[in-house]
This record gives sequence, C-alpha cells and structure tokens, in this order.
Amino acid sequence: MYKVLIVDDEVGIREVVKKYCALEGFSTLEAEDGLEAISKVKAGGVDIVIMDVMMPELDGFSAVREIRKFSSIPIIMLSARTETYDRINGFEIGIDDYITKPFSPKELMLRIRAVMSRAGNGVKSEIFESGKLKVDFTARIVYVDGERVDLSPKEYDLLFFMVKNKGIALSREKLLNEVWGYDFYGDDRTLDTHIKLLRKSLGVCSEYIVTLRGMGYRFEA
Amino acid sequence: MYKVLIVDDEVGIREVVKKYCALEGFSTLEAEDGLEAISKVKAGGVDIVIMDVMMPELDGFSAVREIRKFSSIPIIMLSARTETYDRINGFEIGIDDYITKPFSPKELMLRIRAVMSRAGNGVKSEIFESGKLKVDFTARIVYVDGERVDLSPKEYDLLFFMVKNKGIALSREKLLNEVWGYDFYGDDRTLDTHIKLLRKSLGVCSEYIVTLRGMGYRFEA
DNA sequence: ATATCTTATAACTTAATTATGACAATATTA
DNA sequence: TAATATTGTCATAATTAAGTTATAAGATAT
Repeated sequence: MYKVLIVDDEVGIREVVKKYCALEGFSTLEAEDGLEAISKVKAGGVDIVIMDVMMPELDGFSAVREIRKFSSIPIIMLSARTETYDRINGFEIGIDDYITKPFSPKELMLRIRAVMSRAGNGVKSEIFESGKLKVDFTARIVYVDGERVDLSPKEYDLLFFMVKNKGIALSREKLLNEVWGYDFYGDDRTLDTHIKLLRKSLGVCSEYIVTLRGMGYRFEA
Repeated sequence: MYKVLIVDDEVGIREVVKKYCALEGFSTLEAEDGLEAISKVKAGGVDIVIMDVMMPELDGFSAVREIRKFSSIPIIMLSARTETYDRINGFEIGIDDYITKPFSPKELMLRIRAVMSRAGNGVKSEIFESGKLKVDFTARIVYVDGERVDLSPKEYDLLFFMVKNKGIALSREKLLNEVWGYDFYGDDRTLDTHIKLLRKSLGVCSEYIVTLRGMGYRFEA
C-alpha cells in the first residue's frame, strides 16, 4: 500500500491532506519540519513525500537537498509562491512536481497519482544488477544479497567507476586518476586500503573485485 | 568535447540544462524553436540534441522529423505530458530517449550519458583469437580452449608482446629488451624459465611458441 | 656416434607487490 | 563545538612472482 509522508508545520494542512489521502486509499505519515522528514524517509517505507517549502528548523528546499543525497523518492513541493525562481530552484534540486498554495486537494491527489505512475512506469533508474549485487546509480544505493549496504562516498565512487568499467583491466594509475583526480599524489597504499574497505562493505560480493598483480584491479560480474 | 544543443522556448529551462551541462564538462548551444534547431544541427558540430515538444514556430516532433531526414544525431525529448501517445509517437519518429517535465537535471544528465554511450562511445574490447587461443587485451584475460587461464604479470607481458609481434622471429635480446627493459642484465636462463612457465600455462596452445635455436622464439598462430 | 652447444626443467632463493591493522588527519553531522 | 564518520598514511604481514642455479634433455656438426 502506498505510504505518503506529509511534511508541513501547519497541522491544518496536514489534516486536510491526510483526509484526502485516506479517501484515495493511501496511508500517511507526518512530519513537522525538514529534519523530521529526513529521518522518516531514512527510516524507509515511504513512497512519496509532500513537502511544504516554508518550515521551521529546516526548510523544504534544504530538506530535499539532503534527501536527494541518499534517495530518489518522489517529492512534491507545496509552495506559497508562484515565482519562476522557486520552480527552477526546485527542479534543480530534484523535485518531481510542485503545487502552489492555496491548492485544491483534488488537484494534489491528481499530482500524486501522476508522479506515482511516472516513478513506476516512465522514469527508470539506471541500475546494474548481477548475482547478489545491485547498484542503483540514480539513487546511489547498493544492495548486497537484497540488503541495503551503506558505503562511504569514496567507496561509492570507487565501486561506481569499477562497475561502469566492468570487465576492463584498470591500472592503479587509471583508478587513482579517475576516482581521486589527476592532482592526487598520495600514498601508494591508499588505493589498496580503499579496495580493502570496499571489499569489506561488499561482503559476499567482494570477489567481484579481482586483483591483477602488477597491474591493478578488474571488476567482474 | 561534447556539444549539446538545447532546444526550448523557456529561457529558464535552457539556463538550468546549460548549467548542468557545464558541470558535466559539455559545451552547449541553444535554440528557441524547431526551425532554429534544424539549422543549428545542419550547421554541424552538435553531438546530441535535447528538445522540448511544445514550442512556437515548429514543435519538437516536427523538428525531429525534419532532422531525421538528414541526420541520425541522438535526440532526447522533453515532454510536459506523460501520456502513452507522446511516447509512442516519439520513438516512432526516431528519438533516442524522452523525459517528462518536471525533470531533475541529474536524471537528464544520466540520460545524456546513457544515450551517448549507446551511440557508440562504449568501450570495445581489443581481442586476439586464433585456434584455441583467445587473448582479451582489454580485460587482460587469456582463454585456452574456452577455459580461462591465469597468467602471472611477466607471463602476460611476454605473451602480449609475442602476440603483438606474431609471425616475427624475436631474438632473445629483443625479447629481454622489450619485455624486461633495456636495463635488465640478468641471468641467461631467465627468458627460458619464463618461456617454460608461459608454455605450461598455455597448455595445448604452448606449441604456438616456436623455439628458434640459436636465435630466439617466434609466436605462430 | 659423440662432443659440443643450446634450451628446458625443477628446485630454490630473493624480490616485489598487495593486504591488513592501527593510527592520525580531515571532514561531516548533530 | 562535540561527536562521529571518513579518508589518508604508515609499518608490517602475507602472498605471489621473479630470478638464479644446477642439471637434464635435446639439437647440431663433425
């Protein structure tokens, strides 16, 4: 069943949206500010977020920016303003639709349905999957054996580069240049260490990273 | 460098896409309507087109139809509608991908890259194959009789050099210089030993390495 | 055929490369 | 700012490969 997270500091707005969601057969979850919203999305189980722009603690745009760091969940913004600035800004940070206050609950429901179907049918994430490993490049999420695995930024970068170049022998130099940048002149063992960390994070999938002695590594899946 | 032609009548959208292209290292060109788009594609130098459907003068679909008469350039459509009709119609006339507004620029960039790599920027393996031996230089993998064989770095280097110079008589001196380096003054038997190891690894394909008594070796395949 | 030269092989020693754990420096987040 | 997580460095261990030596096997020429 669809779960909608309603984020607004005004309880009146939350109640209205909640009521209409119930009529449509969606279950709901509420949050009073951006921080609460972030932790509820992180906790999982949420399918779509309806978020107000103006809120105490953490405003809507900032909250979306945070959420987009770890999730590609559909987000619809509620904005009191109609200016182009908001629209552009919103799309830039990755919202899926916006609606200006005052809005008719009917219209909001229509938008929810539209975004939902788009998320399900149209827009597909770029995903790599092989064996027990699944890498969602769009959401920046990695699953090992069905379980979600948290990787550090460098681990992500390293894994992403290797997966994108799977089956290709990658020299240590190439990896350092591409993942760390051409201006990195660090320790010889830095790459080893991060390969070690990545392998540890990947658990049973660590074997996909093959050591090519005297050369570098290759990702095989 | 990649040049992206952005076709949209809304300057706001053009600006956002332009900005993200810059972040990705793509240079951009703009057009306000279909007619302008056609002439800019005709002028050349464009690698990919991002085009809105709804535009004055000449709409996106009509413009694509025109462009397809003289060019197979990758085209991604921006559509405000989600209806199936648009999708089908779009692919029919030869677009490469479509994305519905509102869209996240991040996703657009992913699509651009996907279309780019599909258009032929993908990595092709450099492979040598003869009889029962197959050498994948890109993956750095050797197959003998369909089975994968693990070679040590020196074995790889030696094999790669011999395969690259197949059919040519290679003196011991030449081999030592090229594979070991001009500064190597080692034992006389070092080369023998590695030829032995390589032959052992190659199994039934060991006969491809022919001994030229008093001279060196030749790779025959 | 056999003396002589060249190459092949096995066993061994040395060298090089990668993996790892501990820690310090740095950046992030609450 | 304090707490936390991430990144980079270093010393050292583990692993794998390379090089050397002695000897055997095989070719070549006389």
